[in-house]
Amino acid sequence: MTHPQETPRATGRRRRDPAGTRDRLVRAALELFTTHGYHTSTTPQIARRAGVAEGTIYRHFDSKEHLLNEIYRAAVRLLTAAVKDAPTSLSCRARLERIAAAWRDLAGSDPALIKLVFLTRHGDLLDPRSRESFTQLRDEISKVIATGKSAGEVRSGSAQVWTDVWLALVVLALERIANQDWTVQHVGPQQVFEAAWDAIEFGERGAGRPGAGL
Amino acid sequence: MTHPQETPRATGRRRRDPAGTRDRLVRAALELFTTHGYHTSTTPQIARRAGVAEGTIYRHFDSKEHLLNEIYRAAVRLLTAAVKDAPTSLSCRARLERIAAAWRDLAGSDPALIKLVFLTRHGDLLDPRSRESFTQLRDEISKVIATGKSAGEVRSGSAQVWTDVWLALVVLALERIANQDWTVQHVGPQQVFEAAWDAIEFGERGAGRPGAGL
Amino acid sequence: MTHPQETPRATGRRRRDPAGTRDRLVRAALELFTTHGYHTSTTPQIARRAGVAEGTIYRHFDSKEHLLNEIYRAAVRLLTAAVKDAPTSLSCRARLERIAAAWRDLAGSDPALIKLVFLTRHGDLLDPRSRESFTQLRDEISKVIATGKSAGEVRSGSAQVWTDVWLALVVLALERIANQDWTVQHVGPQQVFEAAWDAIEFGERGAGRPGAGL
Amino acid sequence: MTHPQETPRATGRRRRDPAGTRDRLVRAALELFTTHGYHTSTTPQIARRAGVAEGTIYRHFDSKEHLLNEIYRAAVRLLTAAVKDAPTSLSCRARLERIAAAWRDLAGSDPALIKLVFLTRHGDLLDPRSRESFTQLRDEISKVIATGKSAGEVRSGSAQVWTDVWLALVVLALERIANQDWTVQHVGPQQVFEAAWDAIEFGERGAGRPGAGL
DNA sequence: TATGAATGAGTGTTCATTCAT
DNA sequence: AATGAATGAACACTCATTCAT
Repeated sequence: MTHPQETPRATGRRRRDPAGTRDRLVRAALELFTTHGYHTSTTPQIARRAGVAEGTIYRHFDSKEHLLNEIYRAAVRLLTAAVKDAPTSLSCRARLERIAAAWRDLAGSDPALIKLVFLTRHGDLLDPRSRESFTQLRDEISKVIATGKSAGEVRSGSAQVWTDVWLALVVLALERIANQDWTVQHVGPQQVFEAAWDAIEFGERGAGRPGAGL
Repeated sequence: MTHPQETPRATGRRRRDPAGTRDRLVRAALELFTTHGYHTSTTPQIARRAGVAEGTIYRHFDSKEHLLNEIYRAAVRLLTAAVKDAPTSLSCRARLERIAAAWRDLAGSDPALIKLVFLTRHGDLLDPRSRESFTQLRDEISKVIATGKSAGEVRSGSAQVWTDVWLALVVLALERIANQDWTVQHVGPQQVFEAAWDAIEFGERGAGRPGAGL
Repeated sequence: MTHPQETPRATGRRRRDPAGTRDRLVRAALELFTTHGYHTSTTPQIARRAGVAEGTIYRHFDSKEHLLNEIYRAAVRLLTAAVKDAPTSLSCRARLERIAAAWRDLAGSDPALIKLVFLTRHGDLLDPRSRESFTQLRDEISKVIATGKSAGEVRSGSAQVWTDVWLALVVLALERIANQDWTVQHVGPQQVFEAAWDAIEFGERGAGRPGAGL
Repeated sequence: MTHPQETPRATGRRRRDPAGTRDRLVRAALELFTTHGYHTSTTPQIARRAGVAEGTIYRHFDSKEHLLNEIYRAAVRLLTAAVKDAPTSLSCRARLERIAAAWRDLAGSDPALIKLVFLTRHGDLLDPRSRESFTQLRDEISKVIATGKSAGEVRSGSAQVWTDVWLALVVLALERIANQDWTVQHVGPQQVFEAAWDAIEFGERGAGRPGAGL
């Protein structure tokens, strides 16, 4: 969850907490924010769950909002890594499948992370850097889909839109896994991932078909 | 937005405010909750926007949470009405198109309403009645989709799942309209609605196709 | 202490506190700030002394700092009024005596007020308006002294400087009265006020006298 | 600024900081206290400015308050030394001139020191020893003035009072120098020092003159 | 001697809610 | 029905101080 180059305590000096106070805070906040929401999670709660004093939060983060942004970016970073890991040699569809599968596994192993990025509305809480990091994540998917469009695999229309369409359905499945309604091995994710592809796939049923008007 | 049987002033007698104090509060809360969120909208703000004193809120609602639940249910009621208005004589697909179109128009004319129901996470704020009202809304769609499944129009698999899949994409379009990214006449909603149908439609590409594994 | 045109509750509507909650807060703050200092006087203390709840402070003042500035300006206003009340027909010396006497009486009847303006260092706590109000007070004295200088009553040199010199000694006496070391009728104030005049009076001993060098 | 008998490291052995950690802390605190005030200067700030860790403060001082008292007494000691340096053989007036001149130079070379003793209100922060040390300083001046009174140079009335009167004006000039409004060579200090003497000098205009009543 | 992470009591401030008018 | 001053518990955050290293 945390990247080494971001933790200031890489000095090896620690007083009595080999597990890392900062990491404990990050975990506590992540879990509370994603289960009870940002505003209902209080700093006393976060501290208690992390097993530290309230003031300790502010030794590691400037503010509660800063804490949110830090964990948000760390989460986005992890999700983005999964996108970049999908080999560019594969077809668009295969790459999306890889990405979905990686995220699915993440939703199983670290549900809070998925919730934080995809299922929580953060309003004005995210700073520009955090917004930018999410935009980059979306852009990575967009690039995959854009190549799919050039290859005739994906429908005509804005690649951005098909990105959001694909994401909306993948996230639907991830949410169910994160909520433990579905397991990773369940058919559900599989079916929904396929539906996600079908929603953006080029075919005789694609956009512009006659008779599709409302 | 408000149903007569819910307002305590059903007496028909109005003292000095023909617009209805309660309605003004409902409007104010609806707009604030959907733009700034529940927790960041304060009762002073709501009262000021409604043009009444702070205490007046509690003459019409037991609490801020109760106010949220009231407007939430009123919103769900409106959306549900649109579902029921789609004639059962039509095909599944046609009925879904009607529903989507009705909601699309609503998103154009009353964006806050759409946001409240579909785009705001309410956490533990909604009471059982409110949750139930949303469940009913979803069930209405489910029924439509279940008939589509019997008719071979919709893929095999849980009708509930295809309901959520269809909803996820329709909501995606509604959000863009509510945010004024798209107008009601835009191609966007059209394309996405079609994708929503393709995502649940039965076809040779449907679930269970070989080679779809991850 | 408070001017009618500044209190927003001139409506005559009051719930249960005919004495005026705002005035009680002003009094409490004035006394605490001048006895224990601004930083050591806490909002719980102020509220308790005023006999109200802590939150009530913020119904009347934007912040603790705002509260300080309000009472500061009110105090300066009172002191300035005393300056303006001294008839311009009198000699410089007589006017200064009138002013000193008025302030002396004020120090006896409302010591906190004198302390707030003359004896407390407010650092960066005062806003521009408050600083300006004090500057005006000093300028009023300066004008009196400037006329004295034109009339040959006061030494040559900056009228501003003689203002501060005169003020420094008058304040010395006021402080002793405010601290109840001296009463209003005591010789002390009298002697010091005379010394204050002698310090700025033009005479054969005035500035530039030979042998005065260090 | 620091006296050897007060520093705990009187061993003569210095580990790695020839400048003296304690002295650095004293300097940092002196400057911060006199520019931003005691309460607004935090221990992190003091430590940072001294270039040491926060905990190091407590290796040299029991508490922040103790630190204040230490530097306060050191400052008073320096000012007192200047008083004692004025030869008793001189006239009262000449001795006061010497003292004022010595302080004036100090205000130019070490303004913070002057501010700490004469311009900062310390409320209940000073311990009995510190108060005593200031009392001694004042008593030294009082003694000078008392001899002046016996010699008929100074007005009748309490020597204590004339001490405070003289001090008030001298401090007025010192403040301007410390704030760099005036330089040491400026006429201002000169004029004000003379006024200070005139305020306490015996003369035909002295206390008890007829017509001086308010 | 020096460090700096950790502490926790305390701060100023907010806000949903009450109630005398 | 409507008001708005008053409430007080809760909030995010600060900071002088401690102590294992």
